[in-house]
Amino acid sequence: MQLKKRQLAIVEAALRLTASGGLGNLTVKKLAGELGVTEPALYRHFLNKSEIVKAMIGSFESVSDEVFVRIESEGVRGLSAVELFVKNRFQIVLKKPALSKVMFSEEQFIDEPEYSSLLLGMMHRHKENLCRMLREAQADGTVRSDIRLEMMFRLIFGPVRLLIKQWGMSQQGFDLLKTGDEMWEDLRKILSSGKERVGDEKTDH
Amino acid sequence: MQLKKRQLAIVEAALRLTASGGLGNLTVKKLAGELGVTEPALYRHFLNKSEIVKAMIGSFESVSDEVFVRIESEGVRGLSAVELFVKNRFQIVLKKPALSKVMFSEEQFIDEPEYSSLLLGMMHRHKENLCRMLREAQADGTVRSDIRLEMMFRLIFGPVRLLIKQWGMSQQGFDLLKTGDEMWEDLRKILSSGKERVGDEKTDH
Amino acid sequence: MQLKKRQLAIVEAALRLTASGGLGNLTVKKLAGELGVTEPALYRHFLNKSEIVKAMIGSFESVSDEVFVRIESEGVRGLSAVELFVKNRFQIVLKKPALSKVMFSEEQFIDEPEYSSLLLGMMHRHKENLCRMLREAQADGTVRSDIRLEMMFRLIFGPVRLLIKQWGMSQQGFDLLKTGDEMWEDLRKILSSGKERVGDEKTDH
Amino acid sequence: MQLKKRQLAIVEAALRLTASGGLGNLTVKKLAGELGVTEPALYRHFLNKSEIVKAMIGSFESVSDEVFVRIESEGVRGLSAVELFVKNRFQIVLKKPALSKVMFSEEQFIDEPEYSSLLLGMMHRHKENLCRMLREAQADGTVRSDIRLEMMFRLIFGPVRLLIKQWGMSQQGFDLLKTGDEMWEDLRKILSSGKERVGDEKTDH
DNA sequence: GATGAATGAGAATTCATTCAT
DNA sequence: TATGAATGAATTCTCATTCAT
Repeated sequence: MQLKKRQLAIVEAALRLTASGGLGNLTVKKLAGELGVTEPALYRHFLNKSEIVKAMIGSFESVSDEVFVRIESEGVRGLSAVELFVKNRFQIVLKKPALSKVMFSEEQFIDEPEYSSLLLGMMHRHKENLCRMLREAQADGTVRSDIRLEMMFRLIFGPVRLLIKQWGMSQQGFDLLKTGDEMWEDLRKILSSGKERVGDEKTDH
Repeated sequence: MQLKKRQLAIVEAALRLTASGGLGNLTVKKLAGELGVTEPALYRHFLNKSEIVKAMIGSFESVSDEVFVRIESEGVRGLSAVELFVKNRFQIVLKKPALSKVMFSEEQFIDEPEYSSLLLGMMHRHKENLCRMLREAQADGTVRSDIRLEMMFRLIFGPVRLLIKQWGMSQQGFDLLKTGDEMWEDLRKILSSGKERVGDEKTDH
Repeated sequence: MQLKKRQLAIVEAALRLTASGGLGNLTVKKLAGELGVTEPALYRHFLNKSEIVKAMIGSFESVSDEVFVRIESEGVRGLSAVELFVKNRFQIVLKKPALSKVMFSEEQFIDEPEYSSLLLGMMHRHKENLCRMLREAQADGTVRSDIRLEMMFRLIFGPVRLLIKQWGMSQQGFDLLKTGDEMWEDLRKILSSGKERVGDEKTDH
Repeated sequence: MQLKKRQLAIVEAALRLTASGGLGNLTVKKLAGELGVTEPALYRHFLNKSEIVKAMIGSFESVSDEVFVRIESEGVRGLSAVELFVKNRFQIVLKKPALSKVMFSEEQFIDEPEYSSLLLGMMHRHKENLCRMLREAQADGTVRSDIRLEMMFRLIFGPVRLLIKQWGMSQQGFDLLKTGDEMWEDLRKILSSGKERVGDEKTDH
């Protein structure tokens, strides 16, 4: 169900509030204030606060999915697809900091069963997508084969998440895109198959 | 400031509540109920709720520090020290799940400036310790030198955190210790210096 | 003031809502929902909610009056008229359960002065009509004369109301028409003048 | 569970509010105002508003039961027991008008499933008690045997209820005790067994 | 070391109603 | 004849905290 114009404005305001102060800062009153209306007005557009939060999560999902669509349509495969996905993470965070701050703190939602299933589903889909790409990369020999796919997913996504969190906690204190690129280079080093890597090292000397 | 007996009991109850339902589940009323006393009773032992939360954080810090003390006293160094630290993380999580669930969700605290500085300091100390160990490991040649220390910290700690989070979100659905050991093996593979690794690969064939 | 078609539909929806959940279930929002329109639409047809409630009461009155018109036009008198009235009560309840459930719970309205006078007037007219019939019945000897009219009204109408209430509270758990007929037989027994009754008893032996 | 002193005061205030304006007049705010405290204070004594309402119902039940205890302990039986019960109804109403006004309007509660079962249970117990007494009265010949017990219950209790309701709706406009006594005399007339009644009628002529 | 009673602030939500279109 | 957007007032309830005992 597509969000209407007014609903979109509400979700955006909700994201702003949540980004600056966590879910605890997202109250109907503040949300109404942010939009310059009274509280009951919101209930014309959403059944209740939960629906607003769910819409926030949904909005993150659709932004996230864009990159998969692009990867699909452009026919990118293997390690290049992983690279696209990883770098896209950082771009999303930069383009929609509110959205990102909210979504990379699943813990806030995880205790509310109403939200957690939504989130778990989304995370699972991401993992499936990434694992598929990694399988291709192992098959074509660009990625080492001595690490299981699921673990490899953690080796990639764990650092990505940590970097984003550090960026958020440092009050955007460094260039996320640049450090993200560096991280990708290092990820490629540690994940690439042996032959490639030996070659890489040679040029280092 | 050492916690007295009664304070300890309160902090433990607080950890239990926070573990099952997030910080939002930690209310003075529930805390009192958990302990079988009335709310005002708690104010005999802590100035206010904030102090209780801070004591929670502090209790995590002291548990965390134990491993550093051990590493120091036993004279462990380099990659072995990192290994001890990483595996200790998983052991802590298993031994004190409440504590862990709470502490590996910094986001919950990060929006309250009162808590976030405490946490940031703690995280910074951990990073410093780890980086020191990694520097030693690079120096003695057990760990590759083509990755900067800070990034290497992320490459190690990111996956560790993600694994712990997955374990929590999966309702303890897998053997954390076993998967943790596997993760460490893979971490060693990707971090070890070239020569070693080439050797590893030979044995694989 | 005759209700127009749209007004009638609104009153009927209002009756349905009130029947299933009491006056507390009658909100403008639900009423609009029941009719598939938005709330402001209702204000095209009624000045405010009060007018809708009053129309509900009025609609009960007109249904109630039908039996008096019939009694009048058919020239029925005395105990037979009372019988017609009483049995008509049960028929109304069956035919328009919503209407009945609402109207036999005057308490719901009685605390709102705006409605209570309407209701009191209606109840008073019913009592007057019934007392007139009973007077005729006492005059022609079919009904005992040792009980004052007003009290006799209570002795008849009290049980009738209680039966209807029991039927409603039992979720329509019994055959109201049949039990109503039985009640009328018993009412006739206790109200009939002595001679008749002695005769009745003889046949019992 | 016996009510504590403070709880009793709250229930009494709640009864006052409900008596003057129906359940709709019973809001936590008004209740707090009536007691001269703030709203949250009430939640120290009752879990929620529902519990207060239930306590109201319970308080009516205990007052109601007193008469049964008395009847039992004094060994009253048959029609005399019924008389005691009926007249006690009127006395209760006079002594605790708030309580009565509330309780003789079950409709207000009947739509809330939470309350209705409580009420239905109570009404059922009253009916059982009355029917037992009436059975004794039929057995000893003081009450006519040509009417089934359940119907006889309605013939007695229906008028009693209606009288109480009329008294309430008339703003206590008549002497309930006196009219109640008259009603009982008439009830006795219509319910007494034939022989008695023939005698009564003789004196009428 | 604890309780009973209370509070001010604020939470989410529902209500009947209005107004411009 | 209706809608979309909004509102003021009210609702029940929870929060951390205080204070006298």
